[in-house]
Amino acid sequence: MKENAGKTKYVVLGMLARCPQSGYTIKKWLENEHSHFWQESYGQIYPTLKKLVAEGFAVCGETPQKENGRGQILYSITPTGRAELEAWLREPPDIEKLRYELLLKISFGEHTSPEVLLGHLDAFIRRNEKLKGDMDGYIAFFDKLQAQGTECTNSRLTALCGTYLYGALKDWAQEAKRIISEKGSVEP
Amino acid sequence: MKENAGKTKYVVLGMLARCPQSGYTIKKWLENEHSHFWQESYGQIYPTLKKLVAEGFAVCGETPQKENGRGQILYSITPTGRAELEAWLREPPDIEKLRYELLLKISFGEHTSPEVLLGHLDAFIRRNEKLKGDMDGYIAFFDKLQAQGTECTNSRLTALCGTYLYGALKDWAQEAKRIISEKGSVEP
DNA sequence: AATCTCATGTAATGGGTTACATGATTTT
DNA sequence: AAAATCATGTAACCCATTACATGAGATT
Repeated sequence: MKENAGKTKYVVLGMLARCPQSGYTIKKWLENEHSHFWQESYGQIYPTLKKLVAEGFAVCGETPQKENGRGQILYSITPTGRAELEAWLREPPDIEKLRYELLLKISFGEHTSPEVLLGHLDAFIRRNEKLKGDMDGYIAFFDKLQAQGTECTNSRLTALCGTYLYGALKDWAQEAKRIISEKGSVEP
Repeated sequence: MKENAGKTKYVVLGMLARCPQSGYTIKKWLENEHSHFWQESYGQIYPTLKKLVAEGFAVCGETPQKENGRGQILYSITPTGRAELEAWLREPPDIEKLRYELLLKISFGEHTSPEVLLGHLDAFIRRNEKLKGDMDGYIAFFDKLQAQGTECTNSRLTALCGTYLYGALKDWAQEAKRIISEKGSVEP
């Protein structure tokens, strides 16, 4: 059993539940669709795949298909793997611990100049604007897919969370800039 | 030098820059004012304090003051420590990597029932409502302090970020519930 | 008397990133 | 021919939490 406390196991299982694939494609999918709320490195994914096989949650069939692709190791989820995934899905998710370095710097802002803080906030606004734009793009894309009959409500929901989240962070940062600027202009 | 890449060092320096204090009080302050965007354990704080002294960024004066409190080791920041803090404040903050387990579960939601997802979202809404309430309370408190002449703009800004963030997450979760419910009621 | 909070610390463990190593195939 | 991408993997390291150990003073 070993009490594999990390979540990598379930991310990989979830990916394999969609379709049989390789560690490489799992990473690529995470980088695209999930990178804004989850990320894994190869150093986690490949060992996890081997563990899943050892535990009977997945099986691997080596398919060096010469037709169009290169040799890659395809993993598939097993019925017990599916049961394991479903059990995890039913459990309440962990509360997330955030670590916003920007907020730390704001919090200790009395030890630097307002200009420094405003600069950090500018970069933060730009990043969150871009991220929100990305999310809006994803949503439009999923709406198109949906119109074509492809079910993708759940993926769309995660993108929607992104628009709410990044939009709010951007709005906050803009208000924070205003507050800091006003405070600075009052004093000599 | 040792390239102490973690942020604990700067959190501790920032705390000591406010006033000389002990590892214990640093932890307590973090738990109160900063817990929503930062957290440290004793296992990090105490060794960091010793490292800071070894590097000349802090000094410790043992003060087993018998008057009202128990013996605690007070640390103070040095001028070089202050310079180190200020240099860090000037650098652009790291981009934060989020890991929202809830979004993973939503994303893999096709492998469980809508009721499970709705339950997770309910808990999420309740938690974020509470957090937003806490933040609103902090803001009111800081406004009162400000009215009494105590400067606390920066602390207020971090709480304000909390209201934006938790408010947005709550709003998203409510919309997500609606979308999931509607989808479920369309099908047989 | 027992228990709670104050207060400081260390060791074990775990989770994750980064750097490194390798080699095939495709694109420029 | 060189560079980029595909593809798999390992080892070292770093960061952080948890559990453990200790003991004094305050509270019930």
